[in-house]
Amino acid sequence: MENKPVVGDEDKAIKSSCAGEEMHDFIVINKGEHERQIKEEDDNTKAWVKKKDISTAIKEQDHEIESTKAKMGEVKEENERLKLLLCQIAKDYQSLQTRFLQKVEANKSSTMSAASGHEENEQHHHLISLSLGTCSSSDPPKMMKEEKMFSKHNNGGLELGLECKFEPDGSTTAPEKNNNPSSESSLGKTEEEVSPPSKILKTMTSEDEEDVSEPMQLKKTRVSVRTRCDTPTMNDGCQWRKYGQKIAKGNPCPRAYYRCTLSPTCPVRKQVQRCAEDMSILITTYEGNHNHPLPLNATAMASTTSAAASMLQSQSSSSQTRLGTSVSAPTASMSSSSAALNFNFGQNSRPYHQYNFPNSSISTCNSHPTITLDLTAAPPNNSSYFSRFSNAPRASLNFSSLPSSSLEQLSNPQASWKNSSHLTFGAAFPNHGPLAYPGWQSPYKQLTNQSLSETITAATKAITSNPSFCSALAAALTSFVGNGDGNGNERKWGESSLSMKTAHQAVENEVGYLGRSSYMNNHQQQQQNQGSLLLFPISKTASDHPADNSNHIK
DNA sequence: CGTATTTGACCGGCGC
DNA sequence: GCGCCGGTCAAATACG
Repeated sequence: MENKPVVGDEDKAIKSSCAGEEMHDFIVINKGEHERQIKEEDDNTKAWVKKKDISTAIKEQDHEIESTKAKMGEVKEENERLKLLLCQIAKDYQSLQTRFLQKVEANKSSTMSAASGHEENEQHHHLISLSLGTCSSSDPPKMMKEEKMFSKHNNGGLELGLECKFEPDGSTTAPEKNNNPSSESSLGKTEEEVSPPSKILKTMTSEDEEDVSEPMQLKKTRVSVRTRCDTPTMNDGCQWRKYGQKIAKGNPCPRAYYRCTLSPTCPVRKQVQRCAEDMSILITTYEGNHNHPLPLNATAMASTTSAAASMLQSQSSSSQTRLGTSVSAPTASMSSSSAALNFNFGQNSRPYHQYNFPNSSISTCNSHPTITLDLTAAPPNNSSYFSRFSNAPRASLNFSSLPSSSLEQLSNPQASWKNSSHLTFGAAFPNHGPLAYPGWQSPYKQLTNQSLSETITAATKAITSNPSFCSALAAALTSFVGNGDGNGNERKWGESSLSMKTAHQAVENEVGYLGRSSYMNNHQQQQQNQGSLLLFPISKTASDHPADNSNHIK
């Protein structure tokens, strides 16, 4: 202590003050000096303590920086892993695409050789026959264009890719399936093949042209989503037109029937019904696949449901052949909120994968294979549900919600169950600017939004972990990257002709950004949604919010 | 007046 | 064959 000498002076002054009265003034002076010195001492002490605090704080900050650096390193490693996995997926996709194209080429050449001498006419005929039931136009260039479009669609589209890859014997789908303009390929005979002409005429309405060629199984596959929602219907980004309402047996709440109106030929239907046990739960059942570009804000749900349906398809088809795939599915569907699905994949050159859908189930009753995603509650034990993902590819196209900045969201998916505060289905694209709608308040805020967001994220993650999901990824990315301005003015699927390279690049960007984003400041994410994309809409169309069903009981 | 919704009728599948 | 039920159609109605 450097102020010790001052204390010594102080003692001297006090002693001298006892010597005599004439020293009184001096004592007074020394008293003032004494107080000043005490004050100085106090200040010095304070300064010293302050210095010590600062040094301690600096040390703590150093420590934080160190840990932050360590975390950054982990994130980088995670990103690298994700990139590698995506590369692998892309390679798988490319090889399948190549094989598919080779088959198409082989079929074409065989057709051409069989039709020698009438090459051009036969080709036109061939093309026309491909489009039977699709378009009445006989304009050859148009037909060729259409086939090209369909071909591109099939290559880069959502559903066909899924089906092709799911073939358990490793082969791609039969060539005739590729002729099907519908993206939904066949698992067996097409309906045209098995139906008498009269039935074709009857069923092949302008609306259902694509449905007709679908296999019955796929046509009837449904994805049921249970959510807590106060609004009459869940806003999933699509435009729906109500075409019917019924009281279903066993539920006093009416069931409303909607069809997608984004395209007049879209076969997608959805049913909306309140849960009998818990009126706050809305059960939305989707059936079919969209045959048109989707608005950005509709992509997440559509991709999730489509992938879930395709997954269900693949499970049923694969399990039939008993090739390393099994489904453990509770039979109860709607009410089995506590059930979970376990999907085991042992195919497509990947190690054995077991996926677990929390609060989900498969039901095959009523000839409608239905996969139910229960988004009404988080799983009771988060870690237990996702521990099974340890084998799963972590390249999550998880339309992931990123407002939670927790690093764990990447390295530890189950953390996302806990952290997110609102639904975003945020997919991040750094090069696309602020595509999000910062001012938009998600209607899902009314739900137990954590569970909805995170459950879909988790479900999507599980789905995307399936190697076949690459095509769905491509489709989703196409809609993000190449399909217009996000206001519904997208290009057509076929026209966008997703280049795998582009998709791959986009995926790389996304994954890289996911990694970075997860490390970003939480506030940046939530307030600005910087570089992220909210996949649910601001706009509330009338069809998105039809009148309350309960008021229109038949 | 155009579009969306409502609602009774109708149809097909299924079980008895 | 009949009735039940889920699903769809389409005319009537409501709405902006």
